[in-house]
Amino acid sequence: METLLGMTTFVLHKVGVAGRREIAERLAVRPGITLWQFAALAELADQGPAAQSALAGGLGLDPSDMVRLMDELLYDELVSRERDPDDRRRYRIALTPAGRRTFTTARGVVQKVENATLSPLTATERAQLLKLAGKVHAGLTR
Amino acid sequence: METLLGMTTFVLHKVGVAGRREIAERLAVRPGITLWQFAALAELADQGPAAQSALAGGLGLDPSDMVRLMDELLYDELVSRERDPDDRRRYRIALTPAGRRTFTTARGVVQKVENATLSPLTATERAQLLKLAGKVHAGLTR
DNA sequence: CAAATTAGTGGGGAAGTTCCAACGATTGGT
DNA sequence: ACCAATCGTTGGAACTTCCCCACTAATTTG
Repeated sequence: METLLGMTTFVLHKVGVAGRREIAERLAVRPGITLWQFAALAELADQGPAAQSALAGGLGLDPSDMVRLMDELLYDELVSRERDPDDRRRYRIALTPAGRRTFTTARGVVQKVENATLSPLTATERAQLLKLAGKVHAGLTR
Repeated sequence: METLLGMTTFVLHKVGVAGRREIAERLAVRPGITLWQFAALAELADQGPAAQSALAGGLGLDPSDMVRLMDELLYDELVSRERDPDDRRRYRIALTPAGRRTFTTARGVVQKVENATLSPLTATERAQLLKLAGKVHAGLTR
């Protein structure tokens, strides 16, 4: 594995996938949501109510997939959906109280898993890793 | 994205997937191989000839999938396949000269892409990132 | 020798992700 | 009033990942 382990992208991908998987499994158990549902709730918690297309754009999700994601969240009553009075093509998606609670729970679960997976690192190193990965991520969009 | 960008796993996964994707596209063009083919060639280049099961184990690939991967590499004559005299159940998979050349080319392509994706980082930071990600990766297997 | 184990094969399938093409409803520009 | 663009929606194709079962050949174990 020397060659592969010397390639940053390979290691990053492996760690990322493993972490994502672990988190997805935990989230499925505890608040009973998927990763995409969590991501959508997080965006709504950050930005407040938004249109579906805005959420899809922010998350890099196809609009058609966002529809199905919203269907799920609506069914579980984690978000509410109203027509935007200013532009009746758009929806105004907002967190319900239950959605906010679910998000808070989920965020705790994610943090817990992350603490576990990052346990080989000191607090300083964790901050470093996030900072470096963040820099690379920022460079991606261009 | 504040919440999501504050989660190391999320950023790592995003960067990893983007990098992997980019690399896969380039490898498909230039030496004309897939990521899994590259990984197998890399393992063979590192370790020398090996049995399929050993390769499958090392790469975390299902044995039955490894068969199909070997079929491809054999068809392109990048590896050779002989029965192991010591245990005739096993194959002895080895790089052909063409396989070695292809691997060298591919490794160059990967390095080039990585230099591009890691361009926001200084050399020191790149080393840091690889080291930290490596630590986390080492902790995963347990 | 008989039984259990291991290496490779072939087949297949479930689940998830990504992407696209087409459509109705609504809006903004001209 | 008309045309182009946008938002949400439906349906589905293509692809990857991961995994399981049954089977042969060869080896090791009891």
